Amino acid sequence: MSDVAALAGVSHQTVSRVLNDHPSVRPETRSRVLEAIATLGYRRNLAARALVTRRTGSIGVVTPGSALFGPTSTLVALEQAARDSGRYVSVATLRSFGPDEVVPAVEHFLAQGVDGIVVVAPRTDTVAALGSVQAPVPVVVVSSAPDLVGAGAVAVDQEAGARAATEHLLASGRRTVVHVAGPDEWFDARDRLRGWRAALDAAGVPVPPPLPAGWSAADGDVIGRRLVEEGVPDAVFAANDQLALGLLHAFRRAGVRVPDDVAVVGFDDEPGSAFAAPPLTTVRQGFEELGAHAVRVLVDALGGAEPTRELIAPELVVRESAP
Amino acid sequence: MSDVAALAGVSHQTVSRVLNDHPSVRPETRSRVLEAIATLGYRRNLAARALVTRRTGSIGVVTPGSALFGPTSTLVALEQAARDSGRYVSVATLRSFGPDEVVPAVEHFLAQGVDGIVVVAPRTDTVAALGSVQAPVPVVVVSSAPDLVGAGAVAVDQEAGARAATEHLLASGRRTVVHVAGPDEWFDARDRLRGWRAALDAAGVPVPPPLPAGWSAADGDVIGRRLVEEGVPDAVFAANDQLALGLLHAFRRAGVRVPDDVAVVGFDDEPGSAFAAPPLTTVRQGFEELGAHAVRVLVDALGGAEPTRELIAPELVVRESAP
DNA sequence: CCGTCCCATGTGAGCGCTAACATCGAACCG
DNA sequence: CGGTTCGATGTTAGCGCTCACATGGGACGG
Repeated sequence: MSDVAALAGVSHQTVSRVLNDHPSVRPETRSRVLEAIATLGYRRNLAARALVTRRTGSIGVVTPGSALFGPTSTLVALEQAARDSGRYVSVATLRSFGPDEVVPAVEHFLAQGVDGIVVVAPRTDTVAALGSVQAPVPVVVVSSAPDLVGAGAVAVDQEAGARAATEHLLASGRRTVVHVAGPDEWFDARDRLRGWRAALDAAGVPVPPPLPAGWSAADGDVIGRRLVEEGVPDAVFAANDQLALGLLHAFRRAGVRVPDDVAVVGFDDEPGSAFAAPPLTTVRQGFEELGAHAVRVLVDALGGAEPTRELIAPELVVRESAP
Repeated sequence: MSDVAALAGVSHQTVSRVLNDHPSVRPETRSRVLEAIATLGYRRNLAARALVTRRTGSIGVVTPGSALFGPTSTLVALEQAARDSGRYVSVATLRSFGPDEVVPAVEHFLAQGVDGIVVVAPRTDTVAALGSVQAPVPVVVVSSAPDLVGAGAVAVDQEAGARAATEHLLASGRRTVVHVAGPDEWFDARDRLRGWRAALDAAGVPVPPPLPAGWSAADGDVIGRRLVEEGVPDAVFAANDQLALGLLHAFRRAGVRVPDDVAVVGFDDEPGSAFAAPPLTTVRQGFEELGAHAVRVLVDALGGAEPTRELIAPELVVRESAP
């Protein structure tokens, strides 16, 4: 920086002012400094800047380390929203979900001096781990955890989505709806299950036992085969599109017609779902909106606002698998 | 840090030594310092550390800002590989691919003092943009760009994958193979096209004109309808799984049987592809390996080694759509 | 015409850390 | 038993930047 100052014939402080868009620099001086910067290929040292300003202009994101559609979509959306607010993103992905991975990741971000932290915590244990960290910066959790203390929270309203899906199936004349549930440690899975149950209850329909599964199409296939053996129900609401794809596969194999014999609804609206056989009725989550909200809550908290909780409404997308 | 030193009754330098695992600290002193750190909840300031060491222990990743399967899988793999090497990752996603987005992103990372940069550059224009930045740290490009100067490069051998797919179709008795090509600005699309052509040439089979498309299932559907109208070929090799799903959809609609009337092969092996109708023969790319290689090349370059180029072999996964 | 204000710029200090060197005492060796 | 070595610790300086304050000169008002 002093090199730039010398070349431009000003003090280092004036260079700093140019870099930070301080108003009281003569235009002529400013352009002289900018020229010197370009000539020397100077790049400011953000570490030194962070040291004195105590702000890095970056936010830390902790997210599950799988290539699952939901988390990765959220990550991309978060990054874009953060950059729209002039911030960069540091990422830590998790192989496990407990404190042993979450805590060090958060600690690192705090040591790094991030302005705030977003934790994509789809599982209960991740949120539990979060309780043991004392963070001097705002923390926003992307998750519908019911018991977050002092942290902001943003989530898609999984329960509403599941309710809409179930109601749609009932409204189209199906007598009952079987639910293929995601892993119980995932909030999303629990909430979808709850929404499904609520819709059945509200309609006065008996609630069949939910069928527990993972998130994969292979799991859906296994459940589908079992259903074929034990008797295919009127309608199935799968906790995500992958499970639904597995179900469709098993039904197709067995000659069970969708939607004639059984209607199938998924959750996520993955890219390929519109072209499944048959095209899948599903629930679309607004990941972009989710990321934008999370960053906005974080930035507001940075500005002194109380961290809030926000719920985003998902959207039912009706296709042939459940018209 | 001085608070910790005072509480432990040592100098700040001893605290620093404990933090950096310096050998010559008495175990008793070390534990006293660690206790003081725990008591005070002290976290070291990495900005200050970076200022003097001139290393941040982080690497910058520039990657396309879409939720496409390939780039996001690569991103996750990169992050995990980086963390296995003790580094954290900063991310910048790109909405466009030209210099106007790439250059500022790289400049930011350099200002931030990253130890190295990985650019996931699936498109030609991104690599071109890279030429205009002078980086004082190692840069690794994840891309099969033919003309990278001074940068390391890591890629999956798209051409070999495409060749394997095409050869498989020919070996199963198909007379020719039509290619639904990805966008021409993408290296992957070009390389897959080249591999397809090479396989046909090698077999002495006439090369039908490739059918240009995007990457989406909707595009595949459109092309599929056109093929149905104009005459369905023996076999189709689609540039990715989404396109293949669209093709399957169009064929199914038209009563064209897969694989009896036409065999279909995709590329990527996305999670749902094994449960498509029919299950999709495709080419699996090793994204984890890709990420691990990229980080290894970067770390080697950090250690003074010449940046190298590495090519990863993909794997043909045979399923029912092209047995 | 002088005091006041404000705009443009400069000066000095210090953010929290590590590298380099200084110091001190104990162990070791001939 | 003195010199040497080395392990354990302390002292000092400075990384590159911004903040707070100082300075100086023109515009403006009475």
